Amino acid sequence: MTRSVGRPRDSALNQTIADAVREVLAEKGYAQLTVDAVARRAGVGKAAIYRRHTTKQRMIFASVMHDLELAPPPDTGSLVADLAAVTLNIAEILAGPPPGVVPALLADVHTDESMAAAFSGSLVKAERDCLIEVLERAMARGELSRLPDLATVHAMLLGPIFAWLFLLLEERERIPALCEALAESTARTLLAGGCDDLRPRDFPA
Amino acid sequence: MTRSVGRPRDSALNQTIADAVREVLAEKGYAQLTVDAVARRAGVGKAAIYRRHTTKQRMIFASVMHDLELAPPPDTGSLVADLAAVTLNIAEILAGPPPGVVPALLADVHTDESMAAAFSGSLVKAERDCLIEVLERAMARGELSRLPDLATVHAMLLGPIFAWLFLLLEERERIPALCEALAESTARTLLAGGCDDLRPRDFPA
Amino acid sequence: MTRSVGRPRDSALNQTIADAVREVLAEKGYAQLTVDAVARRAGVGKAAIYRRHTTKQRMIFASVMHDLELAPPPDTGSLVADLAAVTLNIAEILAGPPPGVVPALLADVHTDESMAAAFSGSLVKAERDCLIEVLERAMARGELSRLPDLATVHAMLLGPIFAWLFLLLEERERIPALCEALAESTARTLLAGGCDDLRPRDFPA
Amino acid sequence: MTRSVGRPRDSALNQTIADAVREVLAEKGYAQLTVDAVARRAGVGKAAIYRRHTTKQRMIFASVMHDLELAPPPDTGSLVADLAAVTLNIAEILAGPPPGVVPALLADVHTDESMAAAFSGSLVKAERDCLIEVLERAMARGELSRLPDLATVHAMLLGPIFAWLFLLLEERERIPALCEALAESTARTLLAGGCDDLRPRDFPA
DNA sequence: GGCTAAGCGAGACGGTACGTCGAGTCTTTGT
DNA sequence: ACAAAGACTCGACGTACCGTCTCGCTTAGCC
Repeated sequence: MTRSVGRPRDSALNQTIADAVREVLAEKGYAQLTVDAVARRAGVGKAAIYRRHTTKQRMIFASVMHDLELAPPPDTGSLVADLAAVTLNIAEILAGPPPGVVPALLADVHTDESMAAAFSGSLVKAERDCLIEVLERAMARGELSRLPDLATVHAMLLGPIFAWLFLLLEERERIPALCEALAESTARTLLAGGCDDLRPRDFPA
Repeated sequence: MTRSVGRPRDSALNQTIADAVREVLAEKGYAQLTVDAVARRAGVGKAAIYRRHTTKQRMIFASVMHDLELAPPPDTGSLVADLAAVTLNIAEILAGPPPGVVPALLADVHTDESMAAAFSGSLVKAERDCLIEVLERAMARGELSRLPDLATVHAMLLGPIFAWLFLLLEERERIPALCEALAESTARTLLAGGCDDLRPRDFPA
Repeated sequence: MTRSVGRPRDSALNQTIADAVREVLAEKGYAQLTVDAVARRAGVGKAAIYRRHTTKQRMIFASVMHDLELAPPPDTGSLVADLAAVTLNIAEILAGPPPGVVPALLADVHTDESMAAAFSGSLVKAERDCLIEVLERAMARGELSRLPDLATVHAMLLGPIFAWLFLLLEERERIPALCEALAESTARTLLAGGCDDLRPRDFPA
Repeated sequence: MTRSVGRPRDSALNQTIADAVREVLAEKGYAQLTVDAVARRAGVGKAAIYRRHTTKQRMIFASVMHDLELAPPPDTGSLVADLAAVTLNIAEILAGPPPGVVPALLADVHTDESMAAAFSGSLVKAERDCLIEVLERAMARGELSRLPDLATVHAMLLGPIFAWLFLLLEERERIPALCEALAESTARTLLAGGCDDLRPRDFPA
């Protein structure tokens, strides 16, 4: 139980810091961001930052994630349109941060156990929940007869967007069309009964 | 034309250094890799490293990329099987390096212009060439009537694999089955005439 | 006037660092002294050192000079005895540091403008002040009728000691006798009215 | 016995290198002199340098010493004038090299055993030989009755010049006058029977 | 209304790695 | 075998950042 004595933390600083992080990120990029720069920009001591975030990486992670919200998928009445909406939503989140930030955060997630947990528990889970909602609607509607493997569907929608933005470095203007194409392709596969559970097999390395 | 005067660079060192990088990467991981450790391990001075690689990041990039080879896709006689083979190939490359290395390299690619160029020019291009080969075979065979948008197909195959491994952190054992599912889904879409060129549209951020 | 904001420099570190420098100097010698070794020995980060000293050379200079004190010359009642005391004092300072350190510092003084200034302003000036004191006493006593050229007297006392120790590499045990001989010789010259101001003349190079 | 097979060393290179050293020394100063710079300036490979000099320090030492010659003291007919001539000679040698070079060489002499030997054996010995010559002449002439302690006389003449130039940083134009003053003072002391052998005594540090 | 504990900005602290540079050695190709 | 050119190993340099700690100070909350 935390005693509530002494001066309480200035809760406005959380926002001030997060803003400063995003500003520095936008101006200098992830690699050039230093904690001192953030502190200077926020007009804050480093101690105030480290009181709130144990490492620089988590500070950035928290600041970027801060008000990412996956809007609840609107019921459009058809699986394919619902999927397109969810996919576009995901695309907007991925495309939001300044260039290079998303890949850098992903790298951090892979070095810090607990960031991985937070990542899986928040963003990934939120996306999956949206998918579940959409798929269950389709079952209620009778479009689908049973729930497909969620990870597979998730990968089929999220993956290509990520690849488009960060691996293939293709034009962002074609993202909306890509989302629709993905929704169509995925819906077709689902309606054809695809995306059953994937059987584990031997995979090297 | 550079005159060949003075002692030539010891070309064996390129390999020695690349090996040392991969060893340290495997033992310590990307974040703990230091240039000094690589030099020590390779039995090489730091100068020899910096004569070949201008930054630590490029050294790692070059060393990991060094002998990645995308085997030419075997002609299986059907589009879906060819696609599955190519996809599995890509999956093996992505799954090859020690944990955390691929995301970290991707982050670096996004901070260094010239690494981005090298990345697009080598790995991405090699993958795309495989795809072209496979798709042209399908056209020759009469399975396809025209060449679909390559970036879209590429994204639809590569993306989900990447997502599975590095975003969703799902089990590697199910990768082979995933590759097949992706091949099936993509082939179905292609055969249905999907994956036309994507029309650019307005996309925020 | 500097506002006193932020954590103040730990003034004990000045001494800690100076001690470490002198220890390393004594153990390894000037040429083998590294800043890392000093930092390690002092249990201090390199930054703390470079915050106080802009170069390794100045660090050593400051550390060796740190508490060199030229004792005020005792009034013995005679010029020759006073001079002998001052000269012995100087000899002790020159003979104090570990072998090789004094010549190395002298070399540094000649490559760094500001070290030269500090050198002239502290050690040289202190010696000269002692001389002035002694000579004025002699005038008060009536031994001397006017003040001789200080630089000349200084050179005639300090120079032979330096030469003995660092140019001729003669035995240190004969230094006390040398000091007395120098005092006698110099006093004799002064009492004979020597050491007037030296007239500038053409001198090559 | 050295076998005389293969191409003989280009003996002109010795001079070329020495010249290059002195040029670089004059332009950049001792601290900024690098072996590469000397090689570049001489139009010579580094190997050619290291074949002739085992270390950078000895290369500089040898190059600066190269054609220093202590002119044989002219017999002026009086001890004081002879001493003045010798002293001026020494002063010219000390004042010859570019600023900072003499102290730096002295520092090197104190780090390298064999440079110390060479230094004592050549320059110091040559000076002392001059002194002996001059003093023996004075004895032959009847000015002196016995030979004084050479080290002491040497120190009393050489030391103040060195101090003037490198410790007190006084004007070079007054050096000639200083030499005369030193000659007078020393001669007076010698004629008064001073500069007997100095008795060893306890000296701290 | 004072006491007290924790907050605050500022900036110094111990560490660790970076990328550079120089010394002295070795390896090419030519002569 | 020596020459020029330049790559090699080694190791120190001075810089930059991280995450922590210490100043002097402000600011709630509880007596």
